[in-house]
Amino acid sequence: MNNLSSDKKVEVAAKSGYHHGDLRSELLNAVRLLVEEKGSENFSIAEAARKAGVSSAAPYRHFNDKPEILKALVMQAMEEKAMEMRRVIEPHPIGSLERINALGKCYIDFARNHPGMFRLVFGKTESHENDDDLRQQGEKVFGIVVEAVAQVLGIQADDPEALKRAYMLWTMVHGHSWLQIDGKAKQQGIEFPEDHLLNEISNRILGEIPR
Amino acid sequence: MNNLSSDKKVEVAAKSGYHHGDLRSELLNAVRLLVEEKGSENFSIAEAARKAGVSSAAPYRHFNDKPEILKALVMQAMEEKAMEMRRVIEPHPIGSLERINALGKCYIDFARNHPGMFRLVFGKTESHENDDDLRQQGEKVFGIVVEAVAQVLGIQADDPEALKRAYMLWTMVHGHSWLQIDGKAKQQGIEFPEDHLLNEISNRILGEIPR
DNA sequence: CAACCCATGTAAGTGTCACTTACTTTGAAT
DNA sequence: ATTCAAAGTAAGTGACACTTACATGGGTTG
Repeated sequence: MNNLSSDKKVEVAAKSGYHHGDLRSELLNAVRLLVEEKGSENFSIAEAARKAGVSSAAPYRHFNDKPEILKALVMQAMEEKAMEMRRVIEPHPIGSLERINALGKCYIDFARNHPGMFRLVFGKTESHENDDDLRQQGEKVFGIVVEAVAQVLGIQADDPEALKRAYMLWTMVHGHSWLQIDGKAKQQGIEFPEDHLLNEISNRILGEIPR
Repeated sequence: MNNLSSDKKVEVAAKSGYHHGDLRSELLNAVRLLVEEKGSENFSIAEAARKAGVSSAAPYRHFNDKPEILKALVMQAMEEKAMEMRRVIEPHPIGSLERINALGKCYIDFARNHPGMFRLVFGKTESHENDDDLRQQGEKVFGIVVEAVAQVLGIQADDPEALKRAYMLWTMVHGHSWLQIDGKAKQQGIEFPEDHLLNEISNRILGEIPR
């Protein structure tokens, strides 16, 4: 929303050497790289500062502490994610399973391609659980799934059944994502074609089942 | 099973004050508590040593580094888990969905009741991915599930279909467990009765689906 | 029974980190 | 031109992982 400012310390307020000019957003870029490289638990603010060419105390002019930096990053990433999700369902007809599959693929691809950020966004982070901004941002993202599910089932998005089915789908893609990036599936010799798996799952969860 | 030795440094090999007598296992107990209390990423060896009443260098006589302590703990926990799983399916008839549900409940209960250990055992830990002892221990546990699934489907346990269905179930209970302990589900206002959810899932994954 | 030795303990040290405090610089408003 | 607050720095605190050199003492051996 605010600052997707590009690479490095370009444009606005070019620094004099002392005052940086755009440290906040450059720090976020640096942290993003480090989170990807070392994981959100193991990156250090000190190293991000070094990367940005400032002292290790400088970041504290822009963020109170580690969790606050991470929150800013998560907010950014979720915004981007919501946009991507809207984009990937758009080509498929409303109410089709393809939409569901596209959303699942989008989730899993995020995990595979950016495991560090995925862990940060969809895992636990100290002090992020009760944050209202993050809750709201999460609702925006999950709401896209619930709506697509409701359209498949031909019910209203606020029908609890839609929420339940969406949650069942979520558990599967979420579980699959973690088992993949944590290496548990591969460790157990489990490797199935992913699109097939996704398709079978959405069929079983959203289809009628003989009782 | 082995040493639920109570508080402090009791019984066997009572120390002279200098040599502890059974530091290795007391350290493991201390670490287990700390992992539960602060999470496997945030516990410190130093604090475990303090808890055991020894210097901060002492643990390094028994373990090379942090991951090695954690590995010992995981091996213990998985052994216990495999035993518990065999125990919970035992009352239910072979080939019944109750067996599957019991296994699912067992997994989720572990996550809920011991989130710290669950994260450690079923999450990612530095240098645990390619460890052969851990892989083998994991196979033992997952094998119980695959066997139960095969019995429901009336096929051989080495049939790839059994592995696939078992994996689908795994993704769901795994995903559900993480979403619960990370607070993501509650954050989104999602709270369904768990046994109902489990039952619906096992029905859908192991039942025939009209194509 | 004495001597020894090695597993197991300690103290002290290194380098890193998160975060704080007191001071400095500088662009912008007055 | 002066001033002032935002944004930077240096130096410090306390914690930690892990290392090194040294200490202790129980079990084995002569």
